[in-house]
Amino acid sequence: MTSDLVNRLRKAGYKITPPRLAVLEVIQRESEHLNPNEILVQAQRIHPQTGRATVYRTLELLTTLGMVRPIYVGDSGPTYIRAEGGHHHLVCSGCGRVIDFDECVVESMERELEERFGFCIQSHLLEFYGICACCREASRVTKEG
Amino acid sequence: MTSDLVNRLRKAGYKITPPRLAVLEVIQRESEHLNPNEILVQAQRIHPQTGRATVYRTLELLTTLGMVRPIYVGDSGPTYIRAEGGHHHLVCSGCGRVIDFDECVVESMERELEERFGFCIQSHLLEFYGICACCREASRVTKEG
DNA sequence: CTGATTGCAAAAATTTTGCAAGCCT
DNA sequence: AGGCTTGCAAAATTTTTGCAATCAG
Repeated sequence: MTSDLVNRLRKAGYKITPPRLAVLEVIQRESEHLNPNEILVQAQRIHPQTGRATVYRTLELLTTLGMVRPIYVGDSGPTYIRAEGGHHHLVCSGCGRVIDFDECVVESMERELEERFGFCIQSHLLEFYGICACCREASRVTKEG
Repeated sequence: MTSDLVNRLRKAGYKITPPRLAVLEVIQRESEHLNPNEILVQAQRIHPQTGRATVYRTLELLTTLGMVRPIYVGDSGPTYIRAEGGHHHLVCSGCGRVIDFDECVVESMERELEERFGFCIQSHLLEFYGICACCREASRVTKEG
């Protein structure tokens, strides 16, 4: 729920403003990875006056607080995802397609890393890169067809 | 070895030019994650005439070929790493420090994902985000005096 | 009230592009 | 020789900044 993130913002001593709420809601409800411009456009549907600079400032704030984080997924430019829990992607280098999957064995590593490095781990990102079936098929056709 | 990447470039039908060699060498020898500007500067030490545009063009080419890939590690802006094998980072949300670690249990997941999604997996990135001991200490001091 | 936050527009930084010249193969 | 590749500088895009006005608490 968004209210969870809102509370974290509030507890950290930041004011809850319409543009911040809008950005939070957009990031919360979109499973897709949105870039700053897309976030701006969607945030403006919620709070029309939202300015581009505010989106950047909010994203930076949320990133600092560890609530979202930027990643690349094939295409160009940064994209933001929620930082909670884990994100598991299968990214095709050929077409840029991104498949999400759930199973993840890395939780088992967290405890050990925390002890070894004195970290308090909050989330993780696991991405595999390769070529999807379609692209492999396409390149075969191209080269051998 | 760099020659490995050079061969892949050549096999893919691209010409082996001084700027491309320079960029490859920089990426190959630096364990750090370099941004385009840093890559330019270092490449120019090897081949002084190297232009900025060529660095961008080369990075795009290498990314398309799956030889490098851009990632974010806390600070702002993209950074490039070799796409081979795995990359394992422990990233502090507080200070941005990045610790590399070797152990990784995800290889065991690759086979299953390949079968399930028809992917041919070439590399992976596993990152844990959290707060390092120093930053936890610092915030405790700050808040509790 | 008061200071954090905003939106705007300008400034800065980053990335892309057009094109003639140059270099791999 | 032929065409991919380059470097340059300009153009486009993305991100940051300054500042007066506004708003949350």
